[in-house]
Amino acid sequence: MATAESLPPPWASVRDRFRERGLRWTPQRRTLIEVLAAASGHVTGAELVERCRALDPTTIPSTVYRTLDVLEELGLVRHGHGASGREEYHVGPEAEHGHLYCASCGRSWEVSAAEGAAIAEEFRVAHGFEVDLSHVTIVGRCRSCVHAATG
Amino acid sequence: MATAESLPPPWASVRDRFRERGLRWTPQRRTLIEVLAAASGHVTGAELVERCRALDPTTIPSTVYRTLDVLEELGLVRHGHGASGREEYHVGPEAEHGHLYCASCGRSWEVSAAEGAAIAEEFRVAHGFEVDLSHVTIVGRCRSCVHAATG
DNA sequence: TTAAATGCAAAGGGTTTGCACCGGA
DNA sequence: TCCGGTGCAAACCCTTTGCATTTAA
Repeated sequence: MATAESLPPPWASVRDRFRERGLRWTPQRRTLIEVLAAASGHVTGAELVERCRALDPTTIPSTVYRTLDVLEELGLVRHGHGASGREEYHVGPEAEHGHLYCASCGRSWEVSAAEGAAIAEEFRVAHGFEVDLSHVTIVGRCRSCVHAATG
Repeated sequence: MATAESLPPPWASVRDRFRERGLRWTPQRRTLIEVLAAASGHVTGAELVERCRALDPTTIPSTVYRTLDVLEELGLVRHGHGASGREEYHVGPEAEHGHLYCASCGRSWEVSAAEGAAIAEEFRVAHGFEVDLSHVTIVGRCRSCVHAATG
């Protein structure tokens, strides 16, 4: 099991960020941070609960959700809507990005800030609309699923 | 109250499409169709239930959801994820379109198929990804909310 | 010591299901 | 008549909340 020190940034410093604010570093929070550090992209709250339970079967959902709230205040995770229509958390801070979600295989990919910028620009010009890329999920079918369907 | 005949297409013919399939035309379904015919863009299931109840206070949620399932099989509505993260139905068939959702005021706008095509093309080229525009919701802030914030 | 967190249980909102009864075709 | 639909109630899933108890600092 990873020690706090072995976690990748920004997670390695989370413990200190908690303590700076007078928040406490508990085993339950440690577990969630480990899960988040290992998570890529985005996960639903329920998935996080499950993964925490894999590490610590005594995990209680409300504790996980409460810690997620705290982490969001600290700017370490953000939540938005996912392709499934369920609340989804994505880990951060990291480059702002959107998501590409394949409705066929369920996998997803990131849309980089650079790539998103081109799209955002179109909406800014056409509608005066400021896109929040981190809340954007583009649904469709990925290359391999398209191939599989046509091949 | 609108008669089936006075409904705008494609709703005017729904009754017949039901009967062709051996499905039944009931007062409850009539109510939902009226609501859908008056709805623009997209609505959540719960909203549809509410609106049906406005027309007919005896409306039962399960009946509404079951009829929505049938309508989806007929291709008359589709459901996807909304900005709120809740299931959302949009009425159809109509020009395929996506949505622009203002996180600040909650209003939303359509992204036309033409406009969406430009974006879809970018993803096709960059990722071989086929965008399903009707499932796309772009979150951000609309012109007036941006103005309000800066002014 | 003491305020922050936890565990637990219960509520909550939206959606789905099982089943007996009803009613369109 | 007969099968599709309805009403109702209960179940469901995920998430939130209240509160007494525990625990990090």
